[in-house]
Amino acid sequence: MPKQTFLNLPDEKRKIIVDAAIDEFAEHGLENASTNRIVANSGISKGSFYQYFEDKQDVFMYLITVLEHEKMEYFKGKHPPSMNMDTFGYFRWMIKEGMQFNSAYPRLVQAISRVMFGEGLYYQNFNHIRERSMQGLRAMIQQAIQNGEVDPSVDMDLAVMIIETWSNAISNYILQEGMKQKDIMKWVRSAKVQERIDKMLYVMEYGLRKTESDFEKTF
Amino acid sequence: MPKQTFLNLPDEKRKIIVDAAIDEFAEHGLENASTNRIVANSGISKGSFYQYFEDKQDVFMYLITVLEHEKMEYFKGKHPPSMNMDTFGYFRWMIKEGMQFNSAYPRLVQAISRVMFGEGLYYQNFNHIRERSMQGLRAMIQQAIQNGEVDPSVDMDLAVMIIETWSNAISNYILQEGMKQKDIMKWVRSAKVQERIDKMLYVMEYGLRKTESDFEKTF
Amino acid sequence: MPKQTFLNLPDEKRKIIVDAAIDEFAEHGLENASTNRIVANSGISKGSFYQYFEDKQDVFMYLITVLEHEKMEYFKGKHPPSMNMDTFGYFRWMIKEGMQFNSAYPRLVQAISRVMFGEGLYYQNFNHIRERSMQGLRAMIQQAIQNGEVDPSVDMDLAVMIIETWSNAISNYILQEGMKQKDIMKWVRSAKVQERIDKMLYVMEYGLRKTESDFEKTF
Amino acid sequence: MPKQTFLNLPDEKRKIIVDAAIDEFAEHGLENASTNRIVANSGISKGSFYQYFEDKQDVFMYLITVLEHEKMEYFKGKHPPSMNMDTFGYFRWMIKEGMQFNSAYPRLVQAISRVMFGEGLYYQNFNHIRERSMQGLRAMIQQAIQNGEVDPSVDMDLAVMIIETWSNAISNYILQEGMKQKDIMKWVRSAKVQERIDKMLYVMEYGLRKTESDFEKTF
DNA sequence: GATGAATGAGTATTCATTCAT
DNA sequence: GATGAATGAATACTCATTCAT
Repeated sequence: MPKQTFLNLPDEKRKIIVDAAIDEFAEHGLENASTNRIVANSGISKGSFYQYFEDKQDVFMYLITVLEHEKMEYFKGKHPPSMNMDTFGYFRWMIKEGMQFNSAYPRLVQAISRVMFGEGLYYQNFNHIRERSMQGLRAMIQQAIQNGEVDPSVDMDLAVMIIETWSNAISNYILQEGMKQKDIMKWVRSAKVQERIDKMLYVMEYGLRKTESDFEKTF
Repeated sequence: MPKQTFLNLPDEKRKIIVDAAIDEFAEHGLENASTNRIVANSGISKGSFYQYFEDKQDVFMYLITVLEHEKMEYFKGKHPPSMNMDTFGYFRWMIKEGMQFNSAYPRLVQAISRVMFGEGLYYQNFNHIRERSMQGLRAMIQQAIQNGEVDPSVDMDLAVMIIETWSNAISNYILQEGMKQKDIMKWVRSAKVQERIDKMLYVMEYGLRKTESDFEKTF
Repeated sequence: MPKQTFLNLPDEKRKIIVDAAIDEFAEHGLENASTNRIVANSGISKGSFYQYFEDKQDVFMYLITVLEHEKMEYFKGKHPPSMNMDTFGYFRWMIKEGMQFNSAYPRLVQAISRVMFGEGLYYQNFNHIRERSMQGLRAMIQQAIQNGEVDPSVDMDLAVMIIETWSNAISNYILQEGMKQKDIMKWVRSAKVQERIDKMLYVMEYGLRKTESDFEKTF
Repeated sequence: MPKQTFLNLPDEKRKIIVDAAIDEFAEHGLENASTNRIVANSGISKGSFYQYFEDKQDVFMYLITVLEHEKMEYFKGKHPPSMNMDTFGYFRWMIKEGMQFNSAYPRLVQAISRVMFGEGLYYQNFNHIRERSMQGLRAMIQQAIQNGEVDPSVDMDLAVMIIETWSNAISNYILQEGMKQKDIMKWVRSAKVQERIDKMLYVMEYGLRKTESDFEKTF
């Protein structure tokens, strides 16, 4: 985690550094990111960089906390449109809001997913982060089971893996297409894109949802 | 593509070099792979490396052809168990055989998927390879539509993207878990794993398959 | 142009580096100069070199500015001996002073002319420098025409080319012979050498100068 | 000098190698020429190269003999147009023929002059070659003195240097401009170019020629 | 707390030459 | 006589990190 010196910095200066770092990781990943370029692009000195952060990875770790923080802020003000929504409905709502969040911070999201999926799988350091989000999913599925929406005999690990994979796939897909657009936020909100997200989610939902006869075969 | 010099090498020496390269790409990806380490680990000289290959990417390209070659060899002797199998059944068979292939060449597969998914998204050079496999999928879906297994109004691009993503997800998942096992080939063949693969595939299949009433909503 | 880092260096250290660079370019030209040798001979580290300069060519460009600066300093205190001197007389004076300057900085001059004539013809990068000096010559010839010293119908491009070539030839000749001497500055100042320079200049002067009858044939 | 093995080669093969070498030296000079590229472009093996030549410089030396040989062949069939021509007239004729020769072998001439002037001045190895051509000039001037065309008190070394420098300058100038033309041979033969060469030569001639009053000052 | 110069090991790639076949 | 694989030092340039000021 960044040192106190960094956290004491005026907001504006901190933002410049963070933006430079986001750009660097988005373009080059973690292993290939250059601290030289980060300091050059943010206008701070080499010495300051190492007074703010332990090392390159430390910066990246900080970006993760930034993402988590922004996401929390974003969702704080949001509430599912209807009270009596089943778990899948809730998940669908969440994913779609997530896509809108992503379109608000596309570079940051891009930077982090590039590293997490490209290099993270082979590094140990990010396991705890993945673990945290998986626990959230697990709780959601438990809830769905209690609601009778998902068969209690479901293979929990598998379901988590499926949902995680699928969410990421959708997120990646939307982000990649979205980066080609002029106004990504507007594009994501468009009916066409929302419909596409729906379709992708339905595929997973149909597969996971409790169905009378076929279910035994699946889970 | 590697130069003739390399192809003329005795099998054993070539294997040592290929193995060193596989290890390097598996551990570091393409951008971060070090030719220095490759030559050090394979015991050849710097000069020889560049007498064998055009450059770093050339080695990687060669690994891809190796993978493709091995896969072709592997599938040459294999035939679907039953003649009257629907498209999904065929796809299921193929994926499962694919998993067994992967378990026979886990490092090679790991090296290549690491690069293709980690960096490939951001590099142009691999587009044609992805394109080739996507055309295969497209043809398979066309077949399924002709067989009446999939609704003709399906959104083809979307379906291809779903199948591609899902196959890769399964492959990744199995590989990752499998690398933790003592005997990965045996593990993949075990009933427990095969059942898991089935379940994952069913999720997608249910989502994509033509169902009476729900289908309109999906595609 | 060199980075600030270099300009901030203590004079002595800067001189060591500059001298090493001069030697390198004088011995090997630009294309074949080795940054490795420059850093080795100046006792700085690889990293420092690139903290001082953009690249190899940057060092050379700096040497050019050094030469220009020194030349300006040298000529600042000098004035033509007589007020009523014709253009050729002025040019003769300038060349002779130039030779004395060259004998004060023989290695630097050698380094730069070696590159400019040896490689410059084939590289584009030095065109603007040559252009600058050629414009000076052009102005001087214009002056000579206005003074009635040179026929107005003269082929200007040709005249410029002749003077440029000739000046360089003299400069080269003197430098080459001079490098064999113990005390080059003293040697250049000697009556014998000054007389030789005069003779060389007269050849050109006679050729260019307006003469009654023969002129039509020439220009 | 090339080894006997090279000289035994069939003409055609030898020509291919020579052409590849000419290109290489013309583009890169001697120090930067790459034997690797020469063998690659001529289709011979690395081993053969070193069975034909001692080393890189040996190839270049051979090119010089090729140039000398071709020049001799070219001039063998040529004779000055008039018997009673003075030395300057003879020299003028020779230079103009030389320009035509150059335009017949522009790459070869370019390759050699690039090296001789760019690097040769600083290398020892080419001294004997320069020396040979200077002796020719010296003899020509002696002749001119005997003919009473040049004052006997002339400074011989100086005159040689002037003529050598000037010839090279003209040659360089013509070659450089000529390389930009479509048909260089035709261009050189054109009246416009011939006139320009004349003018350049006259400048030197006027300077050197014995003139009544001014001469004492010059030589 | 901020600076930025210093560093040497690192990068990918090319070199001229040798020598066993 | 021809071959071409092998080599290690060479090339220009970048790296993350330290540390004295």
